Amino acid sequence: MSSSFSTLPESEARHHTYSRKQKSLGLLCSNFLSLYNRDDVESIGLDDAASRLGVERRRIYDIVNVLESVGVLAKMAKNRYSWKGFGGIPRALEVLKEEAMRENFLNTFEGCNYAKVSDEQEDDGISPDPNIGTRQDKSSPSSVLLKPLPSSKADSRREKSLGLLTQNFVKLFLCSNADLISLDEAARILLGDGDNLSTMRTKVRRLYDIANVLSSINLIEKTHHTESRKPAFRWLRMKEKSKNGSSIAFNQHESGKRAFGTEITNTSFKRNKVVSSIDGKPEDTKMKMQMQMKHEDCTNETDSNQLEQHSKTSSKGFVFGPFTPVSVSKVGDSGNKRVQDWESLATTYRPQYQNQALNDLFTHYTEAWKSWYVEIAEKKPVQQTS
DNA sequence: CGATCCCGCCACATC
DNA sequence: GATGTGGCGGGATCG
Repeated sequence: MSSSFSTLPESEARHHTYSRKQKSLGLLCSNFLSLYNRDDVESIGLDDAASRLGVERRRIYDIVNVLESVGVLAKMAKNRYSWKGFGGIPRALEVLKEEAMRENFLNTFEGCNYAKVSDEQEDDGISPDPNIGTRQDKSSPSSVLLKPLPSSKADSRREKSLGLLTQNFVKLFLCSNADLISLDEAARILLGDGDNLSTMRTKVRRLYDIANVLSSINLIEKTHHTESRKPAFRWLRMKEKSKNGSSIAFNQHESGKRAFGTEITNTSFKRNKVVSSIDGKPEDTKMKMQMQMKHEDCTNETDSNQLEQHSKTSSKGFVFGPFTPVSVSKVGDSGNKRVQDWESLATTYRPQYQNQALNDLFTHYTEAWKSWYVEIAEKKPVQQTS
């Protein structure tokens, strides 16, 4: 079915030097988010997501699993997830923390005997007590000490699942005082003290995956230990002071904007070769991205948090959008604070990527951000529902 | 060279 | 026994 292909042996001329960055889980997750973070989305089909994002199904599972662990999604049925939205996060975190407390999460580790924690899932909080079908009753007197109690080979799977690991990783932040944790530490803690180097490596690999998507959700951020030491991750959110029954509000991720540099579809380059869109489609649909942040975005959430809206228009805080602006560590001084002022930052700071692609991307970013900002600025001067 | 982490084989779960 | 899920780790890339 070829036509104007002639010979295509040329495989190096066009070699768009494969870039891993374009295929990262984090980016993919961002795209996933900008694709489904809408008020009218209630059901997400894995196949649909995979094809629309232009990736293999396998990758969707990765994203979906960790997103589900933090309450953004919920599995409905095979091949189908429901969109809970970011509003679901606070709740999920609460449950997670509570759960951690109950099972003496940290102590189990810091104590003396390192051990793993096995548990159920949070979900809406209604877990059938009757009993699990498993014959082995895994209810230790106080908590789980020592190994994860096999339970059954079936559970063994869940034991190492990305989802569970995600939750434990999060619990680590929720409980510990130190809000800077390196993946090695996390792996060491969530794993046994003594463990095969191999096991460690695998665990860390997984943590990288998790960290990437959590980053794109803006739950955590990558930094370095004070004074550019070892890389570590910081929890981007006040510790939930379980004072009353309410949850802390969310201060981010609102608008249902898309605004990502390129098209939604992840550029598909094979690891080694070049796959020039064999697709029969023109695929110049990239311009279709209407960064219409559209009307309300506070209407949909309908969550029980109220302080959420103000941050919307002011956008003073930090975070916005599902995208993580690559890496813009220092802004002016050594202040390792959060990114404080994206607006000015966008117009002032110029990353200077030596990579043309990234440069373009950044430009897009800036423009997208600007137009978006302007748009809402005049669209809703002060309107805050109230 | 060590840190990062994408890719996709293939085992296990479900339909 | 086909299809959905998703561990797992080799090895390519990044910094």
